[in-house]
Amino acid sequence: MGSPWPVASPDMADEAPPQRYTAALANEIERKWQDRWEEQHVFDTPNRTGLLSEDPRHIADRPHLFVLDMFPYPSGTGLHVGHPLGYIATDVYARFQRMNGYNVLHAMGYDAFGLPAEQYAVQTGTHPRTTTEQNIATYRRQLRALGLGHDPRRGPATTDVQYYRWTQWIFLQIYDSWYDEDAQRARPIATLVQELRAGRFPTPDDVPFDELDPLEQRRLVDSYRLAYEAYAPVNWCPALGTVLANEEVTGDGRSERGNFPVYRRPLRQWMLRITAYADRLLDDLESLDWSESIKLMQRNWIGRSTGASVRFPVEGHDDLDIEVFTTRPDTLFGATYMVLAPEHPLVDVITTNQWPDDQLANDFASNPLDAWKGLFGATDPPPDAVSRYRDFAAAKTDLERQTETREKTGVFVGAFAVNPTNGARIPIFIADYVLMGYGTGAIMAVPAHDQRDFEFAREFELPIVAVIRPTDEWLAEHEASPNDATTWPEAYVGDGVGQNSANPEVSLDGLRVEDAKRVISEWLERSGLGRPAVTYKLRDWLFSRQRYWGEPFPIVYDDAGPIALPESMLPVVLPDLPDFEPVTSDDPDAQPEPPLARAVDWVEVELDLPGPEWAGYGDGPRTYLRETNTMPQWAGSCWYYLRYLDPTNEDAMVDPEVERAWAGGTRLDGSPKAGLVDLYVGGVEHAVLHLLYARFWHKVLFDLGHVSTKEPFQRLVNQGYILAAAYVDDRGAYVDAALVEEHDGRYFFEGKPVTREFGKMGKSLRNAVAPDDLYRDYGADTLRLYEMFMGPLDKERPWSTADIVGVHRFLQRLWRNFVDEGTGASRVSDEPADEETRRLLHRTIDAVHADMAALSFNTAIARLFELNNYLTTLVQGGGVLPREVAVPLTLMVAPLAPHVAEELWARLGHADTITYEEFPQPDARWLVEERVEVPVQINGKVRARVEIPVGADAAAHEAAARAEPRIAELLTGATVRQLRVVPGKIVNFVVA
RNA sequence: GCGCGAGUGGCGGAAUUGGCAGACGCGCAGGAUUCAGGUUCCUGUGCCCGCAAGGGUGUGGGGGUUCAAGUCCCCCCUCGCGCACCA
Repeated sequence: MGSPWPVASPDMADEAPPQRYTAALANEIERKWQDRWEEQHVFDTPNRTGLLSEDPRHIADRPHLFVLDMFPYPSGTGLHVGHPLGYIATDVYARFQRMNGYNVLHAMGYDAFGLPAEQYAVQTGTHPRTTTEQNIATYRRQLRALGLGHDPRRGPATTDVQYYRWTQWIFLQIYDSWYDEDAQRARPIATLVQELRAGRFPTPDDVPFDELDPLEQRRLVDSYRLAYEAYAPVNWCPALGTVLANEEVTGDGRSERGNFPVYRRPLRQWMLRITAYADRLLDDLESLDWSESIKLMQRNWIGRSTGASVRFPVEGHDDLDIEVFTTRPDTLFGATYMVLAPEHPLVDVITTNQWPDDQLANDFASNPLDAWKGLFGATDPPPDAVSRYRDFAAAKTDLERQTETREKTGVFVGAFAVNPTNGARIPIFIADYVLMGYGTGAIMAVPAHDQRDFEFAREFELPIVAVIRPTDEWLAEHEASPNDATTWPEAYVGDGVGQNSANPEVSLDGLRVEDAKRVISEWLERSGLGRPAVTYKLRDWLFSRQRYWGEPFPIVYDDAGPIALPESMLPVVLPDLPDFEPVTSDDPDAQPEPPLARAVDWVEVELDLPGPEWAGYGDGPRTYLRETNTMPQWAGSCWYYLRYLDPTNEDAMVDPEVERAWAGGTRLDGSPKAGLVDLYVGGVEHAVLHLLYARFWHKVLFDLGHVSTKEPFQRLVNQGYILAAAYVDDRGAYVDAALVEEHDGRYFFEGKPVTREFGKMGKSLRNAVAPDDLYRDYGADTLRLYEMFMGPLDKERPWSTADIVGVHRFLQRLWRNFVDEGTGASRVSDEPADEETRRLLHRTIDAVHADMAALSFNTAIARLFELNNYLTTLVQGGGVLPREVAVPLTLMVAPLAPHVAEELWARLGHADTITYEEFPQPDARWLVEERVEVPVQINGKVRARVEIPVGADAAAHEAAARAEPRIAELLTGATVRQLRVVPGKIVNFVVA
């Protein structure tokens, strides 16, 4: 290619002055300091007591601060620049607080069990242990190159046998506990046996516990455990070959991981009784410094509703009631029919063989039976109609139920219940808008005051009785009569006063909703018809997976059921299985087949189990079968932060004394902490998964006395995602974003136009940017600074490689202010700084300190830019940098760009690391200004500015403003109707 | 549908309790250095009118409160997230 000009060298470093801060110099500095930090154990954090209490720096007595990242899942593709955003932020904060005198715990482990690691292993045909180890090594290398100040001794992988041994131990703690509703906490299972012996809880047929046979005793005790086996409908994902927790299934009924269809199938699975903790998980959110939106997501997921449970007698079944849950007991008089979920067990009992033609004519003015029979009962008697409707409802997938217009369907079952308030006969229906999984799976329908019931009632010609008088505005707007709900266009769900709601014993007429709820609830309880009740959306946590790459359960089986292994038999090591692949299928009716079942020699095991005397085993060596399911990915991540505290302890998950030391301290407002971790940073995607599960485990451990804190994470910050441009070609396929070129605002890939969109950085969008490329082109300090400068930590932000030069230039100028680019000589001098410089310096210190404490790193960096730009003009042209500025500037840069700060610190003559130096404090003398510039407005528009001594009074402000020529001119001939002076802030003349 | 959050220059973003909108960075324009490109440094840069002085206008749209509104109130629009027949 013949160029008219000499071709420039691609590597400008060749031509740069020898001591310029280029990528090459940055890399050299960074490698040097990373090695030194490691050799000198700079980030080894001492515990006050126990195993890691060696403390050469004498920092163990300082106040403790625990700064935590959501640890990474080491994927096969390595890091992209979106991953370390949070890690950099916590590192800056941790370094900042070390300089403020805290003993800071900051470490990084790896969440390495679970589906993605196994999927990756399947794809590459390599054993997951091998790929996991490789991936962790890659992550460690990439994170080390970022200069993160982690304690290298405290970063376990969840796949380490010495780690998952304690995951299994915690499972045993959960298994060996029951929830004492009276004490509102979990207690060891041995105390349950005492309570059973004392007769506190019912036993089968009221036989005293000690007279039950051992097997019955065992089953009774097992039914109370916090970890239990249940045969229940679960989320079965044949394409993944495993069942999934509710939290792992998306709203449209697919797997969060892989987006495969999920089916509800009854299967025998391990469950954890998280529902026992629903109230505490909800209430204790108050004590946490989390964003309202995350708290809200957890509240919604737990879904507590308070109301009443009411029993409705069924006609013709003297011994049978249908129990419903309602949040609106005040509308009970308006219940004109009932609905059961199609799967409700009572449906088979109450469905009649014939349609009740003759009876109906007496009770209902026009015979509505044809409408009630609907589509499904039109030609069939009730049992067939019910059966057909059930098939229809079961065939709907979650997706169909969601996308379909919510037309109400259902069928009358031929039977009647009685409204207990007024004795009215009310027909019983089944309909799929009532869900078996919520409440009691049955509702009382009040069509006048519930929109769903209203729609159903219209569809099936059911009576609509108004028992709340709507507001006059509502009635006027809908041109409706207060008393005749048949004229209403929709249900009235707002507040109002009761009407048509009285019987000889109780009247709600004239009462407002809140009062009516109270009065009717009292009546229900007095009459033995109901009681206050609370229900939750939260379900127990499905805890087993039919996959290989997870923690084995410390459970074996005999003929009668599961038996927990004693602690002394831990760890149960995951056997090395050459054929680890899951059995996957497209068939919804396929059965789960755990891969571990193939490890025949491992599954069948002879043990001499000690067992408690009441449990019916413990009679010498016997053959047992091991549990072949594994734990879900979330198990290891539920407690890793606890292991960081005491990672080498072989006698305990964590030494309680060590946990107490790190738990001490206060919240930002000075009140005591509820949570162990002071600052937790991670993505919002774990709002109802990891963050709920970990809180649950922590509370169990708290109840059992293993930790002193009732919550794991005191303060939570969700970092925003880094977005990046992705490009789609005309076939809709993503093209490599790195190869796209822009011309005149349009984008081209290999000469063909492509369209731009923004999305999360990742392999599938082909827009990932690798940190290694940026280390090479700019250095790690530049990357750190750029990611912190892009915007507020909790906001998503678009990646722009082009913008990086800005922060790189900052570091270059910083370096040049300290070091002569040509000779390498120092430009720092002992000359004192002038007043202006001092004022700027101390203002900067003041602002940077506050910004860093508030995690506002972007504005802290902007302040440092300003100071540095000012110094650049001071130093250039042969000037010098006063040491009294150079020292605090270096200290302020240290948390953000630690490598270059260490280098400058050393060049300032210090032998030791900058890590534990004190962060600069502003000198109040230099913060107070003598004069301040105040804007002068006329009718709210700024017309001039005047300089005024600080502390001047309003009169002085007015005088100064009037003396300003331009203001004087504008005020000439005008009438000042009003004058506002906010001293030091503003002067505003209001003129006619 | 319900709930939550957000809309500020060409771009990323600043702006205690209402008190100078646009800090800082990118980009762009001009200049210095250079044979030249790049680099580095300086100056300017919301928009409109104007040679300038200056004036007008401006924080998604509309209205309101106030001496003063990005900030408070009401209505609406757009985008993002969460939930979705939860009785």
